[in-house]
Amino acid sequence: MGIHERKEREKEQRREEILNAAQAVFFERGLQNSTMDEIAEKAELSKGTLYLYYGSKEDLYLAVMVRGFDLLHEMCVDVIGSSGSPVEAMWNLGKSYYEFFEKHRNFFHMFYFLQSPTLHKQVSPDMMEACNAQTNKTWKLVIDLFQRGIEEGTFRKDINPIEAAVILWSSANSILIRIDNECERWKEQLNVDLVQVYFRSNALFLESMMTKDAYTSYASLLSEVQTQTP
Amino acid sequence: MGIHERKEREKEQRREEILNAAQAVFFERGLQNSTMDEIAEKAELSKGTLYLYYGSKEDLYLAVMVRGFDLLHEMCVDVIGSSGSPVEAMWNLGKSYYEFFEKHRNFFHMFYFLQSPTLHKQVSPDMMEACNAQTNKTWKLVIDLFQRGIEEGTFRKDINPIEAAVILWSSANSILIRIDNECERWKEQLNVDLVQVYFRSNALFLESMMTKDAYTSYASLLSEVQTQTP
Amino acid sequence: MGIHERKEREKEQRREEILNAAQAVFFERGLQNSTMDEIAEKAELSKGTLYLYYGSKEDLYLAVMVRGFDLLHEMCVDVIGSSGSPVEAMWNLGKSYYEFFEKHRNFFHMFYFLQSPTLHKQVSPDMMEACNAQTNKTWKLVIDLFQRGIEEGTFRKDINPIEAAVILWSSANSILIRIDNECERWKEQLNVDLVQVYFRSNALFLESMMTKDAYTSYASLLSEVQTQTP
Amino acid sequence: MGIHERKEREKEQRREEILNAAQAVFFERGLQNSTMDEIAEKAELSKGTLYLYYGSKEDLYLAVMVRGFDLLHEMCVDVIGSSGSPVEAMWNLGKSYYEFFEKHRNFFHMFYFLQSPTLHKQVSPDMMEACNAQTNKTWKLVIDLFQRGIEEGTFRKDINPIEAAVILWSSANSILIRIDNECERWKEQLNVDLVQVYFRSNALFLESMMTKDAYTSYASLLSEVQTQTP
DNA sequence: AATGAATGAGGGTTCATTCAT
DNA sequence: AATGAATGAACCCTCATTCAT
Repeated sequence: MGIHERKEREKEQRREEILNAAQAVFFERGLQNSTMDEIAEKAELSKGTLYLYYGSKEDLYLAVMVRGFDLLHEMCVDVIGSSGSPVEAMWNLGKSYYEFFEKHRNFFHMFYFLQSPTLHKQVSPDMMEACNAQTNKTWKLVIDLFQRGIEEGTFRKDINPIEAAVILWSSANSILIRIDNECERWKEQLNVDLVQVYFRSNALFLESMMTKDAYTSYASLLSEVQTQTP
Repeated sequence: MGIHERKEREKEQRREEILNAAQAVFFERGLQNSTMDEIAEKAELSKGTLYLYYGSKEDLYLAVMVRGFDLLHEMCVDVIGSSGSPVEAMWNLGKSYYEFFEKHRNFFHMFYFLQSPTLHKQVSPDMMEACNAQTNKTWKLVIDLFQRGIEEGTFRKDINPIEAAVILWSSANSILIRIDNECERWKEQLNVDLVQVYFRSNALFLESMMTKDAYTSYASLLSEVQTQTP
Repeated sequence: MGIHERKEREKEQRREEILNAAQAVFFERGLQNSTMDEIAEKAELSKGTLYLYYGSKEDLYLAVMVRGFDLLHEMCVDVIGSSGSPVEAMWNLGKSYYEFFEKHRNFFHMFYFLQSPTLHKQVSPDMMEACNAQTNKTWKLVIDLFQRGIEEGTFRKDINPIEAAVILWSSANSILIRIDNECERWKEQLNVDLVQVYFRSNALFLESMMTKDAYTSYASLLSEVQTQTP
Repeated sequence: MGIHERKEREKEQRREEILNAAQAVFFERGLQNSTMDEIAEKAELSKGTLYLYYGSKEDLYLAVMVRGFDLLHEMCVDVIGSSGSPVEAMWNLGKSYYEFFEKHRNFFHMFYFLQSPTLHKQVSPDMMEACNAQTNKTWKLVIDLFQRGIEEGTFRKDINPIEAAVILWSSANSILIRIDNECERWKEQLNVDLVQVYFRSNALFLESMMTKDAYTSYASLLSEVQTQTP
């Protein structure tokens, strides 16, 4: 009986349509200024139907965010898959994350949400769980990469791969946020190009993680960052 | 005429009273859940009066935040003043920032506000300017410290002090945010102590910015971080 | 053809299942706070099916109420059947009605519904008719009892049995409602036990209905109420 | 300084205006079907202003109801004041209550509200208190009347004035409710005039509470009820 | 007969802000 | 300068009912 399957498929499709509409609205207005009315209108559905598929506005927001994390995860998988070594992969991850930031700035903005302690409460535990599961997957990717590098001898044996991942990712993220908000200001007032700082920071960090041997052979790679200097 | 001066003084005092009330309310409820009604009540003033002194709720929020930045700045001045060398000062800054984070968590939470792009629009340019001025002062402190270190030969000559400040501060900040939100989760799921990561991250970046000579002589200082390992 | 009969039987059974679910939900939440969703879930049926059997939520509510009236009717039949004389039966009816009130408080609450003029409109005429038919049956029981008493000479010849029934039942009902809502308040503020008032009221009324002869012989019965005085 | 007083007066006036509007809407639609929008519109005020004066729709409803109780109370005071003796006054109270029922049917309908257990929760304790205070005052009037009658020897010494008040008032009320809802039905199906029943019921209860002496002298008064028979 | 997805019209309440006094 | 009454625009979510399948 394909009837049940078709129903399922249609339902899933409906979920996607709602998500598309929500994404468009959230991108344009942000969480607070978006209304369920507008999302419903964009989805060409009634407001009530929205609540048939998602428990609250916040849940819907998180569902869109998960899409962003999916995208990010895919990107990470691709980058790691097409990179030769852990160090190279790590460096490329930094580059790709910047591309993600530029290309999917809206998703990047949504990620802020997870930092706002006030809003955590309004989200259903299930959705929160789904979101965490997704980010965990990506964290694991990076952590495993560090682990592999350590085993292969390109990263120092005395580093903890989880800690390294946290430090790398956090510092990268933090600088991107600054770029997002204050890029102009730093350029004008202090003549500093934050984008360059982003890459320098990544390079600096990677260098300090690497063993001496690895450092020698990958010097050329990391010197990329220098060539970006005007 | 002392009359005008007295008026001025009273006015300033009134501004402070309002700020005290606003701070108490914002600390307890966050920006969204705070109401001008509650602030007015706590200030024992009418709601209308609030608007004579501050243009909007967001402005008021920013004004409180500036207090936090003041506090942070003072702390930085103290730390730098009482530290022997740039490297030592830098390390102590990291420690003090953590203390600030623990002691003034409410102010730290407010700082999130500056990262939310949506809300930037709701703030008056004047207040934003005042806020930036305050943070600039603190940035300058750190930048100058790097500059001094470079001149003294403890920091590498090839680093840009501004960039170094951005990298160090951003990564520190980012990890503290993670501690704030996800400390338990990382502990339970991956057995990682994010507080330790915070200090390791600071140490790591400092090390990689130091000259070899400095590294040797300050090794003992940075090894503090190791002693925290259980 | 047993087929048609079986279908009929199944249909009736389904109606009962729905009624069971509705009763449980209405008892727990009252009319307003009950939702067809919850009833459908409890009945393990779809919401649409509910509407195949009952025209509206209010109709369903009335159908449950009819069950309560059934119960009440049965009780009346039993009491009258097991009582010796009209006066005794009348007195016992009062006692049993109080028991019903205590034991089936939820049904008693539902009966309020019939008093709310606003809600009358939302009920289908058919269901209203069914409900009235049920209450009429019980009314007839009481009226006939009065009639019998008059014929037997225990109740005064100059009373109208219908009027007597209305007065007795209404006053009893009204005091029970007061017990339901304000029992504590009367106890605390005026030290009056409304339950006692209920029985006194019944006794008072019956006395005034009886002929002198009957009054003499039944004095002992009605004096029950006095023994409840502390 | 009359300025403050004038403000107070205007505020009180505003409360009245809101009450007028609310009364009109509640009378027309009942509690559930009335909307704050409509009340605001009728009051020519913004919806927000309504909430400046009354905490909720239910509070507003209760405030209107208190007006009804006021009216009823006044009526009772008048009737008692202009009646010769407690028995006469009691009888006249019954007559006046019927007039109230006819003239202020809408208020009478509102009184149902107090019987609905579900809705009690939605009302602010203050307003509930005000409402109870008002009804208590009226109860006291009736209770005192019985007390006086007992002292004067027209009511039996063995009756409790409070109980008597409850019995009389409750039964009267209950029959009026029946008149409100089912007057036609009883007329058509059983040829019973419920209005007559109402007066007979009052007469009956009064008689049974009177002393023999009083009964003799007031026979003519109570025989009024007979003259109403067609 | 049964489903259950879709509807869509609300509806009470909140609050930042204004402005006459 | 200070008040505080008034505003009014928003907004999320509910739920009885319908109807195509």
